[in-house]
Amino acid sequence: MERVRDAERTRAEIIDVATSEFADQGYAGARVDEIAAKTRTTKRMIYYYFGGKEGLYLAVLEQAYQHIRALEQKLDVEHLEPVEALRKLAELTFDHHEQHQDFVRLVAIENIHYAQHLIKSGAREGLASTALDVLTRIMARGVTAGLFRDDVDALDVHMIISSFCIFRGANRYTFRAIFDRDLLDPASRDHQRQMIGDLVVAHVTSRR
Amino acid sequence: MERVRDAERTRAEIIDVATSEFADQGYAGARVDEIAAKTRTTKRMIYYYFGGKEGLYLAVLEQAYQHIRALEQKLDVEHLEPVEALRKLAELTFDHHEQHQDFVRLVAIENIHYAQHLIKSGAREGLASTALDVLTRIMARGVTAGLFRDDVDALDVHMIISSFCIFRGANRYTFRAIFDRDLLDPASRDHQRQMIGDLVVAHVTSRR
DNA sequence: TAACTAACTCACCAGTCCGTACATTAGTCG
DNA sequence: CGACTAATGTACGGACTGGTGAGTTAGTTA
Repeated sequence: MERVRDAERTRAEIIDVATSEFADQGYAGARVDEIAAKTRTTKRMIYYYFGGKEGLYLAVLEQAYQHIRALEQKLDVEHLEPVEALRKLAELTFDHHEQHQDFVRLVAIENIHYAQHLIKSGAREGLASTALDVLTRIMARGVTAGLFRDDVDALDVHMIISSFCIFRGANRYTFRAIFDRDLLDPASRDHQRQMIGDLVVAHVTSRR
Repeated sequence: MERVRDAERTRAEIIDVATSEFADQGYAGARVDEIAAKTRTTKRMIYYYFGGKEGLYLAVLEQAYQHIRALEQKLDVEHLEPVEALRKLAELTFDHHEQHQDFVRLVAIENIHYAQHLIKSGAREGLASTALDVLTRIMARGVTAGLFRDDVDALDVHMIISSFCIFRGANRYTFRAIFDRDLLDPASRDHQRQMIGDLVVAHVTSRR
């Protein structure tokens, strides 16, 4: 049955369009009128459902973070040995960030705004543990097996992976402008994917 | 002699104020009126000297890039052995980015805008060679001395260093919101500085 | 089917913001 | 000094932009 009026669908469509617009133009650069024009509904509905521009942006941010949290939660690497598990985790982040440029850009935008919306929204709750749990367990197993150094902080390893995977998307354009190399070029994808794995494995297994 | 009218000083003051404002608020978020109010001159002067908001932003960007290029050019590591030279280079980038958060934020903002201004401006000319020359020479020496792998791309190494050093500043706020750790906390500074050095050295010296 | 509410449309406003026309003054040079 | 030009200040316009008031229609329920 073709519902003419469908609150859920309307809401979802607004958020989807807004995600592209905010990711594309930034918070201040995005236009409420433009977002409305790209939906099948009107600007008034944005104010009806989200209260205003900021409320809409918050909803966009929450959905984006909720998505990555869901992905992380279903990663299962307990059956792999530590080195392979660590590599797998790095590659999951690599693949996710590559496929979700909207997310990468929203994170960059949110940082420009000092993460003030993320702090307000409560979207960040539970993110820390979800992201770090798997990593912490892998590293504990690696240390116990005598494969990994015992003085490496899991959060440091997370930062190494994140910085590399975020950078490819977030700094793609200035990098290309300066070095004439597209960091997201499919031709160098496998090479880079291998590299981030090598990098973290080398880091946690290195001898001092 | 106290010149009441001083074109150079006025110009420079406008650029300095604009640098903070653009870095702080982003391109769309920054306000021409606000920039003018924070200088000792008026908005009219911005249009007199820079033509408009975009021209001013371009000037800001060019000055920021010019600054880092100057720094890179005077780095001298030829007298150090390869491993130490590489570490030194990583630490130079680390220190520069840490001390120039305006630059790091401008790069992030420029990427949000697909580097369209950087491409237009010609500020990027010469940047590639300046940044890569030193690194390429270090790596060649390392390979010749049998210390480094011979299949590592200098640009890949540059990317590893950049991503790490940029991330600390550019993603500081979301990282803190989620993990409750300030990446620029002076207490963890030396540890992280050591880490990026270890990371690249391990990468170029690792055995396959 | 009549009453009710959620979902939606339309027209409009008030404030913001980039940009400019025009007037004026400081410094320079013959 | 007097004419000229670079530098600067004032006041304002007009388009844009986030937000809203008031009314309308679809679907639901008693």
